[in-house]
Amino acid sequence: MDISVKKKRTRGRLSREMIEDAAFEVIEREGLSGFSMRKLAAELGCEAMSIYHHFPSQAHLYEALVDRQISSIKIPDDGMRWRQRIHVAVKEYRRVATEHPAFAPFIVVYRMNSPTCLAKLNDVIGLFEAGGFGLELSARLFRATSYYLMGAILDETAGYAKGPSAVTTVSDEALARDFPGVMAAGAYFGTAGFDKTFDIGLDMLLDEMERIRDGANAR
Amino acid sequence: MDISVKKKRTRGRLSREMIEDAAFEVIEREGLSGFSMRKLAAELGCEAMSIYHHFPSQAHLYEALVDRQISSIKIPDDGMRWRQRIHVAVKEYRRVATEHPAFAPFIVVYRMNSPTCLAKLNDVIGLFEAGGFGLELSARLFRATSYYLMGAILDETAGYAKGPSAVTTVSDEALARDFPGVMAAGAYFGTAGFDKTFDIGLDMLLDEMERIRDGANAR
DNA sequence: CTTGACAACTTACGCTGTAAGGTTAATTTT
DNA sequence: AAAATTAACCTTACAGCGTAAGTTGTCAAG
Repeated sequence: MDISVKKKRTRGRLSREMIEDAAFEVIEREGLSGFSMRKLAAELGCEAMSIYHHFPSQAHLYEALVDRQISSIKIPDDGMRWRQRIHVAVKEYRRVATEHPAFAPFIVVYRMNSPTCLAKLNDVIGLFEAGGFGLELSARLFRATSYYLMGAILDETAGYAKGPSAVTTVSDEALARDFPGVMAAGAYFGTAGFDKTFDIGLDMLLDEMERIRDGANAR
Repeated sequence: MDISVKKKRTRGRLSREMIEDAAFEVIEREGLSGFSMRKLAAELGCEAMSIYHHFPSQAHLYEALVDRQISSIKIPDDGMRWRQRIHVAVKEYRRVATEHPAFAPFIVVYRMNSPTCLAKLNDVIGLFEAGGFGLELSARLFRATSYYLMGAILDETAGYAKGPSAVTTVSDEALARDFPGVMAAGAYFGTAGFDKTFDIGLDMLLDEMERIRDGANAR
């Protein structure tokens, strides 16, 4: 007649990997801001504080999630032409970062500093330097390309395609009447056009980088 | 001998404008995640719930802050060449968005839908269409340029220049030893280099857009 | 002087991350 | 086999969060 069901305590049920897997699931289901240690515990069938035995804090857990995603990025080796290598690396980063869409915005704003991430960063920076721009210019071109990449990931995972986050909303009729330019262009802002738009912008940057390099070499 | 100091109640002390001003101050002081209605109230010398008479929710307040920033953006009229107009508009957006650095990341991820913001958006989209790319391409070029702009704003206000957000940190010695590429390139990632890097990337995009347009016209 | 409305305040609720300490199961030592 | 130790998980509790609901004080109009 005991109402409360006694929890069977068993050791070794949890592991860092299990917790990380469950975290991605909860984040996708509840959204990044809807995620909490208690919801994660519920998903795992344990108590919130049990997680703290495996991760010292939520921040440590998040870092592990970032590390896991970033470390799965494959930077192309020198078996292809330079432009191709950059192209593949950028697309690969985008693919991995958007694998768990709800978590992507976190990756974008996260200032990584773990050895895992720094190693990857080091490889990518090396890739840009291999373009032969010299230290400073290749560093700046890397940043500029990152700007584009991060902005794209952010828009594709947390942008207008998900509907407005605003409290004040404008109806579709009002939109068509008062802001026809937005209405017309909006047709190309949906999920279906993400790849095409991204490739146009990326090719623009790649074209320019090649032009810069050729110009420097010709001199 | 009364320990508690009685609060003098006065009407009309608060206004939307006052609250918004104080909000920007608290956000800059405490950071976006450190901001709260209670801290805002403390700054204003009132109670948290008093704010709710002027803004129905925190989300409404945030929206007002976004509106205020976005509406202060000046889109250049047709008194200058097309490239120049885009250039000025992009730099102006960046200037306004980074005016309150701690709030900038919120603007970047915010999916605006208020008339104020839509009007501005409509103008900018019109600017891209004036480039003569046709509806679809100008829409995609606008998005690609936005990606770059948003990524830049995000990095400049919430990026590595503010130190790592990671829990795990790598010392400077370890960085120089294990990740020399990061170390070397990092010299150009500081605040001092923001403008130069941003201009390089922006000019690349503008150059390409002009090239695309000239190519289309020549055909 | 009374009345009514408005602006500010008080209290309370369910949520959050997590510090501190308790409990129990598995392992190791005797 | 029994005892001691250690590791894994749970319970409780706290401060802070946004905000719903209800209360109180103040000022302007009648």
